[in-house]
Amino acid sequence: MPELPEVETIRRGLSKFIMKAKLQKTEIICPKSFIGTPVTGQIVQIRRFGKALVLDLDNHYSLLIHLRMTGQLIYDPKVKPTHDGDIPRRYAAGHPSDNFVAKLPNKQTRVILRFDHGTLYFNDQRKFGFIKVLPTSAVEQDSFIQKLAKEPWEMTARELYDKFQKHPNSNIKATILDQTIICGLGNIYADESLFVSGIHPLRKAGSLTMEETENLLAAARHVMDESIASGGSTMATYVKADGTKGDYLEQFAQVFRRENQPCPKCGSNIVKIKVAGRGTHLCPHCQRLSDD
DNA sequence: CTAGGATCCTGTCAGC
DNA sequence: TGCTGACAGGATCCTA
Repeated sequence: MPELPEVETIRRGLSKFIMKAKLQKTEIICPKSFIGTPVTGQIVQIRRFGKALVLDLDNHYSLLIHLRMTGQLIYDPKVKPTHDGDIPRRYAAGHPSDNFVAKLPNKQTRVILRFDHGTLYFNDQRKFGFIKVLPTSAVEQDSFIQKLAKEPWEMTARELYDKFQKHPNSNIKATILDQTIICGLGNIYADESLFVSGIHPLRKAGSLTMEETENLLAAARHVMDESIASGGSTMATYVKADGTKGDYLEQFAQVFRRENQPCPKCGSNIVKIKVAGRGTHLCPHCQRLSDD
């Protein structure tokens, strides 16, 4: 479930907690969730590629982490702060659930990473996510990383337009969810970007004008900038690095999970349909399929 | 090659 | 109360 803004929020927060920490032991509870051979070493860098997180160790190996739909990372420091202050007891991020405050490990814990000063739990209800060990030099050659397109801020409208022309009959929502076309959008930000730019999710990608493409790209940058600035989305969902909750969905989302509520632009009822196999929210008045 | 649907898993919730 | 099907901030595999 984490999309780019959530993973970026996780990256920033986790950096504060485990930068320079020494990974000493890996406990694999669910073999499917851990690919490769466990390693030990000190964390020297935390990077993000689209929705994937990479922990670089000082031994020239890296942990590539993808949370997919329901992954969570929860860090428990060994030494709890004795006085209040800003430091939380526990840092939790990813798919929202009671695991953030529950006793760990629990039924959904798939991997436990033991550090010198704390423990990082990888929980994942649906087991779609994974942690993969690979040489740091091979990270960018990884099949998933290597195929990723540019992020919205690095891409020009012309580049995006040209990509749309290569998938002329695909609907625009499926197209912008494709990480090899534009990187970082997931179901929330796809719906929000299409709403902000006034484009119906079922429009054919090849039918968008250059101006519409410019608007869509600007909208994608805008909604994700806004979300990163507010610490990611929530809805009992994402918890920021410092333990406080992000509030994108409550404060900024205009259509996502707002079916049967009035459109903020025109007051029409927001509807929910299915596009590209995903629940899709739109305003049928502001996002037209045709000109009538 | 593209486009769309099935699939990987577990859990929850609406509707009988 | 049980059962059943739909659905879920993702990505890949299979089919036509």
